[in-house]
Amino acid sequence: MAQRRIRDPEARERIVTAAREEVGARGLRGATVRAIANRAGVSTGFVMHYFPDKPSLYRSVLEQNNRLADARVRAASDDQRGNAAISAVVRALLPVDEERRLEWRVWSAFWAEAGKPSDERDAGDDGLAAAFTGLVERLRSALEEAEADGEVTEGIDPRLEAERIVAMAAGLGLLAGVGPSGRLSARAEQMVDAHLADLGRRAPQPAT
Amino acid sequence: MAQRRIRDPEARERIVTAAREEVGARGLRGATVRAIANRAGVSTGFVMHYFPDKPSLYRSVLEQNNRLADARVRAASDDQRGNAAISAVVRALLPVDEERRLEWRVWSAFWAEAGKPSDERDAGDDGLAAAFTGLVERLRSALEEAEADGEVTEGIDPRLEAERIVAMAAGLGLLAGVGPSGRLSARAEQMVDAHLADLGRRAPQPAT
DNA sequence: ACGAAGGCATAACACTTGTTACGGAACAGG
DNA sequence: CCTGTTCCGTAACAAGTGTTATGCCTTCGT
Repeated sequence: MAQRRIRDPEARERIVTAAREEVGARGLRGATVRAIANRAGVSTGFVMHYFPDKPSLYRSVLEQNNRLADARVRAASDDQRGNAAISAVVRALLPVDEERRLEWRVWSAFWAEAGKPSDERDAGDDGLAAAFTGLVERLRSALEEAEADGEVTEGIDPRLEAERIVAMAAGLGLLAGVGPSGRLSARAEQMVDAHLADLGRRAPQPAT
Repeated sequence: MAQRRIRDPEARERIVTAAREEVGARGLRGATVRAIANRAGVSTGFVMHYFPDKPSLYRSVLEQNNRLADARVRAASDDQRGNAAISAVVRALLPVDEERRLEWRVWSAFWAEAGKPSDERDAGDDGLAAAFTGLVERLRSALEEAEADGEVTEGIDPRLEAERIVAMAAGLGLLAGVGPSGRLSARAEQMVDAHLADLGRRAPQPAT
């Protein structure tokens, strides 16, 4: 048997959570097995019984990160369409609370090591790409709905605008936390408002 | 004497460059002293003769990163004003070539470890904050010029729009490199064009 | 030409890393 | 109560880390 059957999946998830918090707090470099085990309140042996090795644990961390973000985005936007869906998606990503800042910190930590020389590619790279292209796709379809509903001008490039919105959110995720703590977080919503307003203003609307 | 006087400042800079490339390629975790020395073509002892310890080397890496980016931004925008200056600044930051992608990767690597528990704050945190607030200030003053010149509407919040532009650039820096390599890079310029066009479209300009 | 000194590579150091091996505790069935 | 199995904490391991120390080799001054 390649891997021992897991007895307590809940404990496994607690370990992944502790590891994710540690990665967010101290980066991949500080997220040592002992630190993770300590944060989870277990022993290092316990951790190694649930994960064959450390890269595998990291993979689970990235998966949990993607899963949590996706769940929040889905919950906020699943029953919306068009501009309302776009707004809901973006707001679900903004680094306005600790959980969302953590998610961006984790993504950034993995991104900082992604794109290594191709002979030592980590599986983390693909996880990142999946998360972001998923977001782009969701926004692109919402933009097409908005276009069909006449909420934005017909001339836009949905994919381009979707990527632009994701970039905006990612940038806010990056910048929140530098400088006086959380100063930018408060303005994040205003920036998104401005961005979405611009989207509506794109059309050379006849001046009523 | 706290520190030996430096004999060859040029060699010192070569070490910092090698360290910066290593951080960008493999992250802070992979940027070991031996790997850095190897990339620079020197011995580990050589490195330790020029830097008292590793955090000090990291500080120099971040400083070089900030300095290179700032120099490029300055060269591109110093003799411009208003919208032209804004466009020049943003274009100087876009991850459209290897050097600029490297800069964003380095910033992200440090950012992933910044904001640690306050009792173990690295000096890297302040370096990041300085770089980004510097960019925001530059863009803010350019926006005020643009406002005075009537290039944008008077109703805008210069600081907010400046931070929004920096966030956009940072997001592009983050997203470039995930997925099929460089796919997003090609679209970065289009996104910036769209963003800047929106800024100009903000005013209810009298239709000539 | 000779001595002194400084700059640098080599190799060792103590420590931390991920991982593994071992032994005992907890619990089940008889 | 005993026995066998499962599960996990402890301690050990080899490899890799940042850092330090030793000694050679160049280089300069006289």
